[in-house]
Amino acid sequence: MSAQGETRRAPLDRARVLAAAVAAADRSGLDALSMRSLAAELGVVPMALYKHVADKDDLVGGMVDTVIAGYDPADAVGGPAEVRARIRSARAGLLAHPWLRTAIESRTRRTPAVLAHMDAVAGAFLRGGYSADLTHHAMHALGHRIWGFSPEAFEEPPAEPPSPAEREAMLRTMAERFPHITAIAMDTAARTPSGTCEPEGEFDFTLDLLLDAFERLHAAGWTSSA
Amino acid sequence: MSAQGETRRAPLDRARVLAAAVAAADRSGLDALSMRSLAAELGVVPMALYKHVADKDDLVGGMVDTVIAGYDPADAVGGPAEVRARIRSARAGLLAHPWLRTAIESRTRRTPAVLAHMDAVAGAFLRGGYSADLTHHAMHALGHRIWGFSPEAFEEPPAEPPSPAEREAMLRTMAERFPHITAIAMDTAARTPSGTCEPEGEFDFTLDLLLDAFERLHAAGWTSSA
DNA sequence: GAGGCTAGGCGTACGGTGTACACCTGTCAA
DNA sequence: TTGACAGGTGTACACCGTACGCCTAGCCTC
Repeated sequence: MSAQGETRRAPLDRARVLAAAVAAADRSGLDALSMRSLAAELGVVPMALYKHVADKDDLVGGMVDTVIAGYDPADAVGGPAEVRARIRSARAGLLAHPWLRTAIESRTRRTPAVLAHMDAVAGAFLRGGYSADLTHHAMHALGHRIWGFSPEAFEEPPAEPPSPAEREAMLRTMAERFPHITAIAMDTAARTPSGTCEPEGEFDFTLDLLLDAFERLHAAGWTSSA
Repeated sequence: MSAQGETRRAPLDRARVLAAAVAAADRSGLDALSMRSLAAELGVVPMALYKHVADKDDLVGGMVDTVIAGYDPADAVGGPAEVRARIRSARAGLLAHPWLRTAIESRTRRTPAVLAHMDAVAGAFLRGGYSADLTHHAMHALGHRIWGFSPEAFEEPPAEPPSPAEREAMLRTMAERFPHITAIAMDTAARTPSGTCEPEGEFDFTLDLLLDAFERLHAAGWTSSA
């Protein structure tokens, strides 16, 4: 009564575990992802996961790896255009998986897909004729942006709007104690349609700014020894 | 027998708690900092901390705030020079407190010192004659670099060196599967004195690159609507 | 002085976490 | 037939953040 009784669950493997973890994190965030909850979701006891994953760190590393491995393979045209394409692909991944930023930030091991993405971006610069020296510096300058990051520290979660009176008071003290950022915020509020920051616009702006700067250095025959 | 017997510990206050937490994190890292360990260090029961701190998140937020509040007050000369000075001060803080990067990345509330630092950097741009529009974009482009960050995801911890044979094998497979980053690594190894990346050099390079780019936009009368 | 308020510290307890370790069971190769 | 072994189980441990109630010393007011 083994093969026919209750339909026997196909045995787990690493890929299934990682896929389930990604799905769970997509639904409820990385904090809510525990070995126990993941195991429950897979209809398995927590310790069973450890047959497929060394520990939780390995699990998260694997999740990051699988997502990154799914990035679009861009045409190897070389130069800024290819870099842009690859980075935009990374950014799409980041937007699709809100937990990915935190997960990447905590990574310390370079898994194959991570190395592959870095290699692809570096390759784009090199194929575009950039020197190894300049490419190296460009990669550092792009920094986390090669993973599609935009800076999100100190982003306040959406709060329920305060009463008009409170809002007025807060605005006044802000203007008094932090006049410059208040001025900037007022400026954007007045000038842009949405009235707030537009992350995608800012991301593209910065990416273009950097790629332009690289192009200029490349054209000038820049070397780091200068 | 109250005032004279055993020397009565001065009552805790928020500042003392935060200072002790910063010291503990400096010594043993943020992961090792638990309410229990911190309480023990202060000679107090864990729950006593909650009279001075709302919860652990508030504790970490307070730690970040106190460190940032200690940044050098730069001369308000305005322009890129002041921006550079303020960012270098932030970077010094980051180098002095290894846990600070992680702590900042996880913050979601803008405490006063955080707002003050952001305001100071924005003020430097504005005093330098930059428009609110450009300043806003520049702040976004600097991103986490205004906190002195350099990108550190996927930085491998120092491992004990592998045997020459292993090293040889690893290097070959790296060169085969990830030729571009391998080429870059070899190039740096050959060209630089240390043979590895120099974080401070890279940080300064990028900062200068960005500040230069901003100056160019400023000189050209850039606006975001263009 | 007497009474009460309150800030600060204590003790206990709960539900959660990651994971070490020993065990069982089905499958397949020798 | 027998053994190894991959995969799943169950129990247990140490640790975490923190809710809740209590106790005590100092101070303010009457």
